[in-house]
This record gives sequence, C-alpha cells and structure tokens, in this order.
Amino acid sequence: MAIEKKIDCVLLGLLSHEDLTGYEIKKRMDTSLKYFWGASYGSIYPALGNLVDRGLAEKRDGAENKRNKFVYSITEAGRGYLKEWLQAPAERDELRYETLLKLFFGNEGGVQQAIAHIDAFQKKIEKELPYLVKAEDTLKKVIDIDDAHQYYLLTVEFGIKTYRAYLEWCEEAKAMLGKEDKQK
Amino acid sequence: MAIEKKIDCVLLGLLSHEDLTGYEIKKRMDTSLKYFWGASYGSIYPALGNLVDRGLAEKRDGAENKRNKFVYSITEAGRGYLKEWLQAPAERDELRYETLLKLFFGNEGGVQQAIAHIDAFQKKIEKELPYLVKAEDTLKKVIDIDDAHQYYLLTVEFGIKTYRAYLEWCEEAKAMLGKEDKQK
DNA sequence: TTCTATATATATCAATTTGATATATAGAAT
DNA sequence: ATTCTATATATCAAATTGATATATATAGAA
Repeated sequence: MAIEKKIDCVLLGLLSHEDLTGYEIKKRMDTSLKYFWGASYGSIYPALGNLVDRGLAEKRDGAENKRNKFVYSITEAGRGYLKEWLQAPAERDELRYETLLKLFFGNEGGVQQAIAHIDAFQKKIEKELPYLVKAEDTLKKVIDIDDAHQYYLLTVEFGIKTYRAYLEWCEEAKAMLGKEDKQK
Repeated sequence: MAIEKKIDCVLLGLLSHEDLTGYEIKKRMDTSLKYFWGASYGSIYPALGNLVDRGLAEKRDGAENKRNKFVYSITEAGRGYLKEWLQAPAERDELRYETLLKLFFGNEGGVQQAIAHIDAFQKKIEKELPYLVKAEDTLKKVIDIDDAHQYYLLTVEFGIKTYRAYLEWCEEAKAMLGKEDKQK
C-alpha cells in the first residue's frame, strides 16, 4: 500500500459522500475544491476505471436516455483505503503563484509592470472572494443538516482568511513600490 | 512565441540576475523560491540544454578541477524572451494543500483526526515562519545594495502575511471543531 | 592517515498529470 | 428550425515530478 496516488484519494473522498459520474466529479473539482486542489479529465476517467479494477469503486449504468452515463460508488474496500490515507499525515502543501514568480523577477521589468501584476492579482481575488463569503453564509445555514458541512466550512474559512490577507498585502506592496518609484 | 514553458522563464529569470550552474539553480528553487514555485532536476537540466539550443542561454565549462561543472548565462535574446513573458499577465496562481483536502473529507475520519491534521499544519508553518522573518530582516538591511532586493522582499512579505493568516485560521478551526466535539 | 559523512554536480527515466481536443446527446432559448 | 449551453465520456502529446545513479570535493573524526 503506502504509495497512494492523490487522484485515487480525491475520487474516493468525493464518492464517500455521494455517488457521482466522472463529469460531476470534475464539476466539484472546479467549484468546491478548486481553491485548494485540482484534477483534469485526463486523470479522472482513467483513475475511475482503475478504482473499479481494484475493487475500490463500482461502476453502474446511469443512463436514462440515449446518452452515455456511468455512476460510480465507493465500496467497503474503497472506504477502508480512503480511511488509511486520511489518517496518514499530509505530504504536500504547496503554493504555485505565477504572480509571485513574476514579481520576484520584477527588477527586469520595472516598477510599473510589477504594480500592474499586483493590480491584476488583486482584482482576481476581489472577484473571487464574494463567492467564498456566499459559500460561508450558505454552509452556516445548513451546518446541522449534514456532519460533512462543518468540514467544508473549515476550508471556506481558510480561503476567506487567506484572501483577505492577500488583499492587505496587495495594498502594502503597491504602497512600497509606489514610494520607491517617486524617489527616482 | 506565446506558448512559453514556465521552466524556461524561471531559469531565464534566475540567470538574468547572475550566472549559475544547474545545481545552484536547484538550490535557489529550494530556498528563495520554494514558497511560491518549484522545479526538479528532471526539468532543470533538459530545459537548460534547450535554452542553449535556442540561443537564449550560453553554456561554458566552469570546472576548476576534475569535477563536472557547467555555468550558464543569459544571452540578449534570452533577456528579450524573459521580458516578453514578464509583461504578459500571470496565468496560474494556485494552491495545492493536501491538508485542506484531508480536512474537506474530514467527516470520514472524525474530529480528532481533523484536529491532528490542523495541528501538524500549524507546527509546519510555525517552524517555517522564522526563516521568512529572518529573510525579511536581512533584505531590509541590504535593500539599497541591489534594486532586485525590494522585489525579493515583496515575495517574503507575502509569505509572512499569509503564514500569519494560516496560524490565525488554525486556532479558529481547532476551536470550532473542539466545540463541536464536546457537544457530542 | 584514513575513514566517513556531507556537499557539489550532472544526468536520466518511469510514472503521473495537465491541457487540449474530439465526439455526441439533451435541453433551453430565440 | 436553429443555435447555444450543459451534460457526458474518452484519449493523447507534452510537461513535470520524484527517485535514483554516478562521481568528485571537502571537512572533521578516529
């Protein structure tokens, strides 16, 4: 065991809560999970087939019409596998921010360009923050309906907290660069 | 042009400041840049050869003894390529936190396990934060020696700001889960 | 002096993952 | 009728990681 592909664990995690199609899994990746994890079709579909081969998930035909549709559910073995992974310590917590990379090399592009990058970053965060706040609001209202909700809320609070810190940093960083710019 | 591999841009960015060997580049990735970007030997060495082939960097023998050693420097064409990338908007700013992933599926593992994950995360951040604070201190002292230093400082300030937000979140998250746990 | 551990240094490769694309049906709106 | 968007599966080249192999240099301990 031990060596567990992350994609397997994410899929089992999602399936532990509800039965899903590959398409629905991708949608969850792009909404609820996108702030801290990602996965593409190119990894989801092969991994789904793989889970079935290993008896960790089951595939059933979910078509109600002519359209192709396969619904996946977790097996007992799958739930065991998931629990094993859940109890192991987290291995990778990493940030990959191209904005910071460009800023790090900022001297090559100059102050105005650096400020433009910070501005663009700030706008992106300002645009996304309301969705997190809305999710927080919704989750607080339904917190008692499902035990899983409090865990979802935890990740949303993380997002809100860090996004607000980002916005503070944006202002301070621009102030610092602006000051430097005037002196020249 | 347009389609630029990130690894090429990082290498040129580092080489724009000083001549480096592949090994030294990897060291910088694992220290100064590790908080917001990463790269492995498996991408660095092939990319370095590729840059030379395209005339964006130059390779020279830097051995002072029997040991293999090749020093790379940026060319004028390379500097042009770098500037083009720097002026384009940042494409990907993403977080990949396994801690949050495990927390999101926390209902499957229970409150105590979730708290343990938050604790481990908190300890990791508490351990790394002093290095960032030290880097901030050092950079502030040498800020006038090199124009590049203020940009390095900016990324360090980002790290400090977000790490402190993480620590606040850790406390709040544990309080929330602890409260929930007692009620049961 | 020799041994040992660590640092310097390049290089490669299987396995994983992304990003893009192809294909086709369903449903809603114009 | 037609067009747009959403649902749904699937594949593949290209990028990247993580691990490993190889070899020399250096500093300190035995």
